[in-house]
Amino acid sequence: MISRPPRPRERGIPEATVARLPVYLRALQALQDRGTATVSSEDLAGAAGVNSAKLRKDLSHLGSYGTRGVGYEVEYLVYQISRELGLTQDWSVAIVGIGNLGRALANYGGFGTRGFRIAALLDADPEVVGRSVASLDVRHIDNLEEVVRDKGVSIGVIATPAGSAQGVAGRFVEAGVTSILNFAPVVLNVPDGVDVRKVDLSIELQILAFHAQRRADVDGPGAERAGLEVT
Amino acid sequence: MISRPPRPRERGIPEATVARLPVYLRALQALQDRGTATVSSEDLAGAAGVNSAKLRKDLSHLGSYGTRGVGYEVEYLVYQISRELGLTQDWSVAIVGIGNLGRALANYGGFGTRGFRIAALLDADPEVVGRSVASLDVRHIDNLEEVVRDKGVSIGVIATPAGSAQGVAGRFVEAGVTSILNFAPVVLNVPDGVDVRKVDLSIELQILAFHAQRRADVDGPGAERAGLEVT
DNA sequence: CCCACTTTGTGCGTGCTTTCACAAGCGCGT
DNA sequence: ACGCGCTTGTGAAAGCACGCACAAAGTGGG
Repeated sequence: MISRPPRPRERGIPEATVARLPVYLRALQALQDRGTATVSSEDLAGAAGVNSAKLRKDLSHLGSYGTRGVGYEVEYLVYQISRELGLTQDWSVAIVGIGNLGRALANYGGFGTRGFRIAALLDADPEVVGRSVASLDVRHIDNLEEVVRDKGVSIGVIATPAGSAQGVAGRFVEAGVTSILNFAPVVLNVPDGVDVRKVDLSIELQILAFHAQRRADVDGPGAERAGLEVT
Repeated sequence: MISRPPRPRERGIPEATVARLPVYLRALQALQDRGTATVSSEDLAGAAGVNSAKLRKDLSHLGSYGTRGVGYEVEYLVYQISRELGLTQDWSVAIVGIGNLGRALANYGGFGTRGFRIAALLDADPEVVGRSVASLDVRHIDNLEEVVRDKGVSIGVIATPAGSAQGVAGRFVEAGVTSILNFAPVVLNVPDGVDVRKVDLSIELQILAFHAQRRADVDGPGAERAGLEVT
């Protein structure tokens, strides 16, 4: 049992790479819309805003889908990345908290690539329940478990106030949802095996403020415009 | 060839640490509201969802603000982190693109910590211009340069459709804004010295889908839980 | 068929991040 | 004053990530 099959297809794709694949995918789809058939790593890297060596190494984790001397076939690569990301199947998404943000998310029609379908909108406020948002009726949060079961929800989006987020997360988990996208500004506590990703506006702003302050400090008072790389 | 002077030794807080400081700050403020005076690295790390050694190393970059055998004084640490992040001064923010998302951002009142003030809302749609959102009149995008100058805007938030984002970014940069938070699903092209951070819903969803798919694969085909599946 | 040219895939050095493990420091009880 | 228990701050090691630079592999022209 020493012989290795020609293509082991290891599942060990680095996290940093996974985070960039969606960016590549978007760039590729833009090329596809423009009718481009093949693209070099150099050009694609430019469109995605990364170093070309990094892009090639990222893609090499999926397999050898390029042709030396030519580049990558756009359509084929779109398919391979989509498949790797799991976008060839349909993911059913439920959004809890139909405030300003929840509405924005519900109306964010083009979910990047297809692959995601908003199955339900839930809220606790009687004022909001029953209203129609993005062609869906907002249902009461009490129906969460039922909705998850009946609609086969596999991804839960939390857009509630901070105080309600942990409770909603717990109910999602209890109902069997193992992927959660959290917009509430709290650290969610979930059992192992549940994947939580956080999106937090105020954190991003604070990071921007830090860099802005550092620029101001370093450049010295008075020097407004200057070249200092920050990423 | 660019010579590399050994400069960044002075204020060299690692990027990874900066990204976590806002999380610590929020946890500390929660403790403060609950009247807690001091906290150990173990407890604070728990509240922030990180390893305690990492937390201590992160804080050590700011200075020695803890007391061995006791922990950290909450109030003092809140101040130190706030100062480091630049939240002790006021940052003036302009939001461009008052669609669903822009409205959500404008109404997101408690900007984490104080430190940020929404100075203006801008949009290109005559239908939206003139309306009042979050106690501010939406102004036409043509006034961008004037608004940046008069209100001292230092952070620009882009919540427009993808097609308009690059143009808005260019105008922000031209007007002297060097910090941009981009919600549009495109890679922005900006000169050196301008700091762009991106928040992208569909990318986060795709990363979740990847992990969910991998879990399903590993658990074995057929071990899929009830519901869904469009094979 | 061969050669010049293009572009991929990757070995390797470098630097950043995380984690462990423990000495040093501080408060408290005796 | 002294020692004990607790907690910080930090060397050192291990693990990742990035980007250079180049061999390998393919294309096309003569």
